Amino acid sequence: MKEITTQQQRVLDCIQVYLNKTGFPPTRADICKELGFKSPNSAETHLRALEKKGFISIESGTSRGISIIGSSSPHAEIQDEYPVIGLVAAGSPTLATENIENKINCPNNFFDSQFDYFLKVKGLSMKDAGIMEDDLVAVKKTSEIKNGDIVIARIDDEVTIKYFKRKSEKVIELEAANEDYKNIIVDLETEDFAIEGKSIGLLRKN
Amino acid sequence: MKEITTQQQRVLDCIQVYLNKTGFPPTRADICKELGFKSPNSAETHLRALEKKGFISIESGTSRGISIIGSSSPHAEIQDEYPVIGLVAAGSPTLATENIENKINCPNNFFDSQFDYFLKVKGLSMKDAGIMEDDLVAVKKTSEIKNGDIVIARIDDEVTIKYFKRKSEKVIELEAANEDYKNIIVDLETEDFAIEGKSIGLLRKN
DNA sequence: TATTATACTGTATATATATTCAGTATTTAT
DNA sequence: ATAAATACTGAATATATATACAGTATAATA
Repeated sequence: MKEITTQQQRVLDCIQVYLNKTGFPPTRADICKELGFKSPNSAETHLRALEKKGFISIESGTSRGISIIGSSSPHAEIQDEYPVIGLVAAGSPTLATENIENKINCPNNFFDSQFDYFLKVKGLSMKDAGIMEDDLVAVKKTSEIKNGDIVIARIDDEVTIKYFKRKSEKVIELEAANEDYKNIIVDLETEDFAIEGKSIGLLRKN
Repeated sequence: MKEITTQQQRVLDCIQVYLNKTGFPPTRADICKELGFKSPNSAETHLRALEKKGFISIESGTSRGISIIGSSSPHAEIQDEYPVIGLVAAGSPTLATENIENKINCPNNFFDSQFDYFLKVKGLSMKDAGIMEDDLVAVKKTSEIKNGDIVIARIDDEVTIKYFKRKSEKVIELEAANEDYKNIIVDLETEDFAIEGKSIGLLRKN
């Protein structure tokens, strides 16, 4: 990709803006109108320069046959809305109300794995794992869990985020990443336990 | 949005496929060719029906003036490519080579503030701030820094990420968030010091 | 010094394209 | 039972559009 001149950049931006606004590329005349050129050939020569430099491709003999190379329009990643769900109380695990605080747009291949929602973390029980208060943990709903995974687990009505450690067939330990917090031992025979999902990524806004 | 017939759905799909493939909408003739119609009026009537039902909009008198309503193309959040820049060595600060490890697509309003690149963190000097090895810190190039901001600072050729603390007119302390790391005192009169930017967010993939 | 790239205006034109009109036929509402 | 919507063919046409040609001028390159 060679260097671009300021005027060529203006033309390129104009195409992108036009595309965003209308959904289809501009004609030579449209570009002239937008940038104040008085001859369609002004647009034409800039387009040819942009094509030569590899910024756009022009389909010959085709009206509006301009496409921006490397643009997000074709081959675009699919962008999805992911809900942000709040973990209500701090420290010791509490109920995860399924009330959606808000939504975040993000490409669906953003993390290395697909996920289902963001969990807004309360408390510092996973501090040593780099998960701080108000961090958004990308949660994938799954029951495929390995030892050492960071899981979102539910015991009765309380939801918590912890390291997963299988102690035996019927006993699971939920390990905090903070000395100040106690680990939780879960007896699968006597307690109502479920894995809500596991952490596959993290997002922090500040 | 009214119900759509199978043929109308085929036309709608055809438009979307054509858009994905070429970057611009099809003509009536293109649709005919794709779906086997022998008259451009076949495409025309289907387009009018789709317009009436609200699936597309047609710009009158405009070649290829078709846009799919509710599609991700217009009104979509602008998605940009952000480079990932590696902080080379661990622990004590080292040179931030401007070699781009890869690029990440993400909406440009993803974090609360605009930013310029992702910095891939090496070492654990900001561990207590929840910044772990290989985390991607969203960096905004700016010199507007307040005490307590997490900054990317350069001293001579070494780049580091630390808390910013102004000690006096000519002295700045760069504070690590890890007991095992020493703070750095910078004398602005004798040292070559610059703020590369500040952290406005964080992304972790695992 | 000549050449190439950039940056325009202005005119002209072949053709790409939307769009109307005239039909035919089937299915779905009223 | 009549109208309206669907689903087409086929032809005609005004115009939207790409694109070539003829100039002018400046800056960068060889």
